[in-house]
Amino acid sequence: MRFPDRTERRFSNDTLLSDVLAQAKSSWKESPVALKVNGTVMGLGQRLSDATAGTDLFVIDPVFFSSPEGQEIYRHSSAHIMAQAVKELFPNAKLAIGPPIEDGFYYDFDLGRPFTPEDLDKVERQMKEIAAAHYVFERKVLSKQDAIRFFEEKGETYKVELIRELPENETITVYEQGPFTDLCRGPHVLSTQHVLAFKLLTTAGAYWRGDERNPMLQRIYGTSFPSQEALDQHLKRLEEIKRRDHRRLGRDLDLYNVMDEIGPGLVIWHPKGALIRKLIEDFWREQHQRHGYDFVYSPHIARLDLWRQSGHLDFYRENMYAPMSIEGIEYELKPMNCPFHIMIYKSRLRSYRDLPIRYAELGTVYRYERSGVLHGLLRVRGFTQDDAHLFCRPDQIEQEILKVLDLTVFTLKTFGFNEYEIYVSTRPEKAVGSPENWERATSALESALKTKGMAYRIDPGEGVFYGPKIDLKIKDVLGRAWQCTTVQVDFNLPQRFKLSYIGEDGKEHQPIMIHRALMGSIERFFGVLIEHYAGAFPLWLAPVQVKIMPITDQQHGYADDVARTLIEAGFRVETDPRNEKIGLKIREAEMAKVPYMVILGAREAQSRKLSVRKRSGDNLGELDITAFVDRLNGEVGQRVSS
RNA sequence: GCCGGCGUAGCUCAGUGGUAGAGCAGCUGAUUCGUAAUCAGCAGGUCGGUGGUUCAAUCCCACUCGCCGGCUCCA
Repeated sequence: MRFPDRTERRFSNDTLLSDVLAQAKSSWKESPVALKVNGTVMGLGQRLSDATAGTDLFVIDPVFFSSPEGQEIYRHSSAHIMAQAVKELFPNAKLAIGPPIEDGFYYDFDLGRPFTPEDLDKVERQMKEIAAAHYVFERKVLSKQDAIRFFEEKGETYKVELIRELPENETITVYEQGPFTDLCRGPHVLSTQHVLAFKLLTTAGAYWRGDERNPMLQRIYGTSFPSQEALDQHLKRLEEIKRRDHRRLGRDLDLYNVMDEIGPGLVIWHPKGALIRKLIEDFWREQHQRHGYDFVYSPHIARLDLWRQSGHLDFYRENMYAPMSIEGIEYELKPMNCPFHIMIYKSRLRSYRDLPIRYAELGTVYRYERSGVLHGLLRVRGFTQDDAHLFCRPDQIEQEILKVLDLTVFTLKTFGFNEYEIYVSTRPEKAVGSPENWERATSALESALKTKGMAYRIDPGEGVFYGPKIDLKIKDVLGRAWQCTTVQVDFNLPQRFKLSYIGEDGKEHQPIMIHRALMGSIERFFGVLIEHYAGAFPLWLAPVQVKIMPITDQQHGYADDVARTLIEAGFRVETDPRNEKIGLKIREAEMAKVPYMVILGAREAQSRKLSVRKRSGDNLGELDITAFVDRLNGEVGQRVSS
């Protein structure tokens, strides 16, 4: 056995890994939750003999909670403890599945009734007893037949279903912890007492295997950490997420609203939100103009025939609203902008010299979303895409993708997003277009990403039926990922609409079409932005940039002068002339997250200076108005967050 | 859409089978004040909607609309 410090020792085959670990001289800060033996993660309760044979030398590496693998094991063991607790309290509950997830774990039970908050408390108390009982997680190997018989006897029908679907030659393992046994691949922590701090968070209904035709199970979500401090920290983060919720901030800051009277998933933008949107859109237009896009506009409805020709009626119907009849002709609210842009392309004969053609539109679309999935600004029924369609020759795909990536990165960076997860989705089973075309387009996407040095993952078979795509999820300050950017190659529409251009050879060729949205939808992007900035928008986006606060009405004249100067210099300024204490004015400006507060008392009026305070609480002291204007201009120019 | 929870003043929330309350916000007045809440008064609600049970419903029941947490799907 070779230890991480490269020392070697001999052990007999039946030695427990926990005993091996005890021999390892370590300077580790945390104790390992498991060990990697020749690269395979194993529980500390396993024996050396369980490790892959064929070698005499076993190289071990510790697996800590701080690694993704360590967390999975730890949370998985936590889920088992919860399952044991539930079975002890509710013997009739049937077990379904209980995996670790990001930040925690869940377990699904068939209980016949939902869990109540009181149930959760009880389960949590029971878990504490189980943890204190120090049950060792014991791994047992069973034959498929034995495993089925075992769980059938216990009435665990879901487990039986799972086992039946395992391949015949699969090694089936169960883990025993005291009186409780669960089907499980493992590995686990050594014993129940190694799960030190946990909390059950919420309950929810969940379908067996995520299929709505299956029975609805009761799911309990929980999380666990190796220390109370780490758990508390995580709970604090959950509070922070709540505090940043764009639905709360949207109301508090008076940015937007969704109202019953108007309809679910339909957003009204209040003046302050609308102003931010305008600034975002101004920026978007400026950048697209620079990058060679042509702006177009299209109507919100079109004849049903158009959607029939585009294939949306066949492939996208479930997201479309019912058609309306106008003078005997059926019209349909648009779920996408592409057919319109295509019709612009088709309006005249195109030459290879014209390509690429890039049509961009902030196009508002309407999609039917099931009522249960709507969520603030992040999931709505009417939204505006920062849409564009690129028509190019096959040999131009990669170069166009590169340009799109450049624009994407610049755009996202401008809004403070520097980290993303990138996915390339490949050909699904049901797809149009030849395998060669798919291959070529997919490799163009990958090659563009490689050129940019952007790390990506392949999402096999997750492409849209009409072509492969790049999806980009942005990570906000709390590390949460949001799907916004999408770049999709389309072989389908050019064919359906018989798009063509005249090539160098004088013959007709079919252009490739690329759909792309950088922010995705303005609504969603705005929602993400609100949470990202916690409502404290950087100066260039702040609806009110400067609040002027005279201390008494003696300074109103001077306050008006300052306001006029700042407004003329191009800033969004409000004055608070109320006969209120300065403390209240500051408090309200703080809560409105106004970046700069200018406090004007007798001193400033006398010296013709400004006393400037930032919303961070930093007091900048007395400034000349010109110095202040310079400062504001610099900050707006950099578009950074202050 | 499905499962569960919730819906009381603009917001946050309390409350009861006998017809409703607080804080903040709003309005009015007083206070002229130096870096996150001055004081007082006033006003504000067909208790989401419809129907039922009851002498009586905001409360109990049914249906319905919406919101929240999930499932699923996606910009």
